[in-house]
Amino acid sequence: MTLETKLSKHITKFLQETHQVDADSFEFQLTRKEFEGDITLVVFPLLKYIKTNPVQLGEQIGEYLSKSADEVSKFNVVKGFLNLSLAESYFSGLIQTMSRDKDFGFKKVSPESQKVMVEYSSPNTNKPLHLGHVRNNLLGFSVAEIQKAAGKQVYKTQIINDRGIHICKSMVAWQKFGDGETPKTSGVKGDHLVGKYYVEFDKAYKAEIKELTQKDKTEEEAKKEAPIFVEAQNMLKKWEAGDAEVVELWKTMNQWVYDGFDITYDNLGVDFDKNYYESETYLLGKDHIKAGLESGVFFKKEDGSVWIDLSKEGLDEKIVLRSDGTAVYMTQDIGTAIQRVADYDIDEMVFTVGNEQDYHFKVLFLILKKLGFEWADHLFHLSYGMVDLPSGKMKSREGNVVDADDLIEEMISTAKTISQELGKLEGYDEEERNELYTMIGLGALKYYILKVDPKKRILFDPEESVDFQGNTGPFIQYTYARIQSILRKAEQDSASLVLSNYQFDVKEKALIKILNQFPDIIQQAAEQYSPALVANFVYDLVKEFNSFYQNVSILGADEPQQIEFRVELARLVGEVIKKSFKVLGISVPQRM
RNA sequence: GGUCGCGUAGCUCAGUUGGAUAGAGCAUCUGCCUUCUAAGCAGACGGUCACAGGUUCGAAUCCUGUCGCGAUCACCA
Repeated sequence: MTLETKLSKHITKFLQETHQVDADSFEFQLTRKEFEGDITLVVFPLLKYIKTNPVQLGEQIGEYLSKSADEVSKFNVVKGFLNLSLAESYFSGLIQTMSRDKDFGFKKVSPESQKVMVEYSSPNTNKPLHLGHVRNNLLGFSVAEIQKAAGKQVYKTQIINDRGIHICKSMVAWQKFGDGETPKTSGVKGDHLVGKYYVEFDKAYKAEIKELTQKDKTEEEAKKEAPIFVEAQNMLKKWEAGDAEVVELWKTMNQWVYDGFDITYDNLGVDFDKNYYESETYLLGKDHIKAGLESGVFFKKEDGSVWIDLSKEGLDEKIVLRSDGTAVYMTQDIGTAIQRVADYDIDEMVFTVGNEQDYHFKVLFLILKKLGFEWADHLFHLSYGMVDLPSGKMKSREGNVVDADDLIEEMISTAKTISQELGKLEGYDEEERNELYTMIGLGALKYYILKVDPKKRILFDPEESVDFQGNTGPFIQYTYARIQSILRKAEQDSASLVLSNYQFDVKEKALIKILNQFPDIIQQAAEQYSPALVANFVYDLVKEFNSFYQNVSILGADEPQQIEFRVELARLVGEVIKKSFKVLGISVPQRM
């Protein structure tokens, strides 16, 4: 039973006995730093039952609790706030419970656990990943890890957009201008090489448009009639017809891209349990449209196109099948969702996709619901804000992007520079050092992105590099390293902490209270799909620990019991940092 | 224009069922390395919580309107 429910029971009893009032839910909050106490009961809401002075009522409840509740040692009332101080025994109880529980904060996953699929990344195969994908990847991966920590079975997936006009553009440009260039012959990473031809295509296309409009064509005509564009369209038709030569080239160039993506994913530390490919799923969904047409969910227009009318839901009409019977984006998304539930028997699905697709997912979920799928109530669009540059939106075609690989490399090299300036790594060999630079550089990047509420947009200024001080990944990693240093020196057996009549320091209590919140934070972060909650929590913990560390001696404490307790407290803080960072996808170092 | 989201310190962000004097980091300025790692600690400076109403014991938080920024409203994905 939690402290709050225990206290609530006492208060309920008190109110019944003295005021003949039935109430069982009360408002508690952590006592603010400027007041004495640990937990605070807000008295105001009780005034609707009992017409009295809030201070008086607070005093009465305080008196009662300090007599009848073992956990309460003393109290004070400020305005309508009853501040309760908790007994030393309560704190030693907490720390011992946390100490013993190896999985503190995390729930066990069992075969009976709910199954959730998390989709993220889902790139196109015509260009390398950029900063926008990085946010998507970090968010999706972290949300998946958080769901695991909250006790769910998780499947990570992505749907790779490997077909369509965009990849044909790269293919056409490569045929025309590539001169047989491959990742091997050029030494260029596969995804970057294919991206290069996507840009080449755009250049040639624009030149052709310009030429045509200078003759007698309108802008619109020129866009449709430009020879290179027509070529790309023809290639798409050939691909759909299964033309052997086109399919061969398509496979080859896609493979270059996958090889490149694998490296980026590996550097980012993200992974997938299952990949879906649009070339295999783009025809899915049509059967369900047919079924929905028969059951009256959809209707057919005169030209043969199929629609759904969502005007009752405050939306408009949406097409689900073209007049020529081919699928649109929505069609295949309907089909893919149904397919996934069939493949994995999942209870819940999370789609990590930018907020520009809010409307699409609203419609998708509504359609699935109308088609009668119960699980449609457990679909969540993890909608996140765009990453903008000071110059505006990133556009791959125009090369106005922060490339993922470049960014990662820069972060690592900055970490290297700072580490070398500080020069604390004597005894580390080259390989250990490089590993550490990578850990710190990526820690800075990941924390920087994940600490922000997913739905907010991020303005990223490449000129102002990501910080390594203050509320940052490296600051938290540094604190972890400090703790490990203490543990190495203490060489203490963590299993057997005994505390008899220990008088806790204010800072010690503060730390125990924060640590105690960890399980709740994980649950909340899971419910809200928000890594930012974990990031902000671990920052608060680390700030509090550093203050403790700098103001109180751990290994130099007066009494053996004090040393033993403080070392254990530090160890626990370290564990919670490590676990928090684990769900954020960030590693922690032994030294730095 | 309709719909959705956002607007908190110079900058980047917290502020979770409405609760005490709105909190951090960066930047600027002061102190602190003979003691467990100074990527740190202690402190100063900095706010009409976009604006205007409303709801109530109490509003950054809920409601309405206005302004600003963004996204979206295709037989594109």
